[in-house]
Amino acid sequence: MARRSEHSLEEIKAMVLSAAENIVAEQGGSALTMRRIASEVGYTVGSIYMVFANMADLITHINARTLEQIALQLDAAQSAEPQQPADICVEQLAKTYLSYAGNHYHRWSLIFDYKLPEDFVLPDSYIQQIEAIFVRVENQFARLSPDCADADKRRAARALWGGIHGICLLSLTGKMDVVGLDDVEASVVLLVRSFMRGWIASPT
Amino acid sequence: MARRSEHSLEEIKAMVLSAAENIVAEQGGSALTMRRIASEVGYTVGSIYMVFANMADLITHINARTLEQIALQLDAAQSAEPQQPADICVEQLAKTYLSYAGNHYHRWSLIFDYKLPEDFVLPDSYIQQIEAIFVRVENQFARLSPDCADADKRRAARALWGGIHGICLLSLTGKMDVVGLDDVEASVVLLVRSFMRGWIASPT
DNA sequence: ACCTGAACACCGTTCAAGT
DNA sequence: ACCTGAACACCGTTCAAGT
Repeated sequence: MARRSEHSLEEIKAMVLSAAENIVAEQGGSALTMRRIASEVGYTVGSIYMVFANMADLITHINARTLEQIALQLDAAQSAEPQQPADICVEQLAKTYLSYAGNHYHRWSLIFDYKLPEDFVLPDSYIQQIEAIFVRVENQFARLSPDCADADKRRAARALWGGIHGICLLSLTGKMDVVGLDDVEASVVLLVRSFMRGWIASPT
Repeated sequence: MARRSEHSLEEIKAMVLSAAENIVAEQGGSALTMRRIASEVGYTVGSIYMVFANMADLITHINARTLEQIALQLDAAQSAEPQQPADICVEQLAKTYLSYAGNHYHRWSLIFDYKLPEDFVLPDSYIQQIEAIFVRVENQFARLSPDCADADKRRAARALWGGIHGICLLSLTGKMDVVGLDDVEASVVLLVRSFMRGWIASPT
C-alpha cells in the first residue's frame, strides 16, 4: 500500500472532479459522497483530501464549471441570433437559462442545494462568474435606456433575473404545479415581457 | 425502562414538534437531528418514531405550520389597509412575504432546503396551503382584469410570485450581492410594479 | 512524498427486549 | 401498549503508519 505514483496529483484531482460530476449528473447531489467518489476513481477516501480541502471545496469547483457552462450557453444563444432588440435578448437569456436548468437539472441544483459551511469563503473568481451572468442582463437594460442611472440598471437586472431564477426553481422542483416544460417557458416569457414593458414605461 | 406513560402520544407529538421548531428557529435546519430532538424532549430516538413516520414527515408538519403562519401574515397585512387597488395589494403581499422570510429565515428556508425522498407524497392539505397562497395573488389579477381568461390569471400570478420568491431567495442567501434588507425590498417592489404595469398594458 | 486503513464523531432508522 | 438501547448501514474528516 501507499506510494503508488500511478497518477500525478493533477491527474487525481481531474479524475476526482470528473467522477464527482458524473455522480451528480446521474444521481443528483445527495448521491455525492466521498466514499463513492473514492471507489469510482480507485483510491481511498483519504486520497481525495490530498487534492481537495473538503466536500465544500470540491462542490465549489463543480459549481464553478457549471457557471462556466451556463455562461457559454448564454453567449452561444446570443450570437446565434445577433442584433435583436434588447427585450428579445433578455427573453433569450432567460429561455437559455431555463433550458440549461431543465437539461442539467442535477448540476444546476447543486449550486443552490449544497449548503456551504458558515465560514467558507467563495473564491473571487466564483463571485465574478455570478456577477458576469448578471452583467449580461444589465447590458441589455443599458441598451434599452442609456440615460438611466447605473444603480437602477443593476437593480432592474437583479430583480428580473432573480425572478426568472425563482420561476425556474419553483417549477422544476414541482412546488408550483405547472404542467410541463412548455408551461414553465411561457411563465418565464410572461415575466420577462411584462417586466420589460413596464420598466420601459417608467424605469424607476 | 419502558412504559413510562408520563405523556400521551398526542402530548409527545406536540413536544417533539415544538422542540423541532425551536431547534430550526435557533440553529437552522441542518441542526435538526432526531437525536437532538430526543434529548430535548427527554425521550429516546425510537420514541419519535411512535409519533412521526420519519424525518420527512416531521419536517412536513413543521413546514405546514410555517405555511399557515405565512398565510396569516398575508391576511393580516391585507386587512390592515383594506380597499387598496390591486397592484398595491400585490405589492403588499410581496413585502409581507419578504418580511416573513427575513424575520423567520430558518423556518422559511426549511420549506425549500429539505429534500423530501423521491417517493414521499405530500398530504393534500399541504398542497392546498401552497395553492392558497397563489390564490391570493390570482384574486388581485382577477380584480384588475376580470375579462381575462382564468388560465392567464393563474399564469400571471405564478410567474410573478415565483419571481418574488426568487428575489427573496437569492438575496437572503447572499447569492445576489444586494447590500441590505432595504435593497431587497426595493427589488421586490420594482419587480411587482414593473410586471403589473406591463401586464395591464397587455395581459397576454 | 504518496497513500492506506482504521478510527472518530456523527447521522436516520429499525426492532428485539423489557415492563 | 409504551419505551428503551443497541444495532445497522451509512456519513465527512483526520492521521498514524507503511512504502
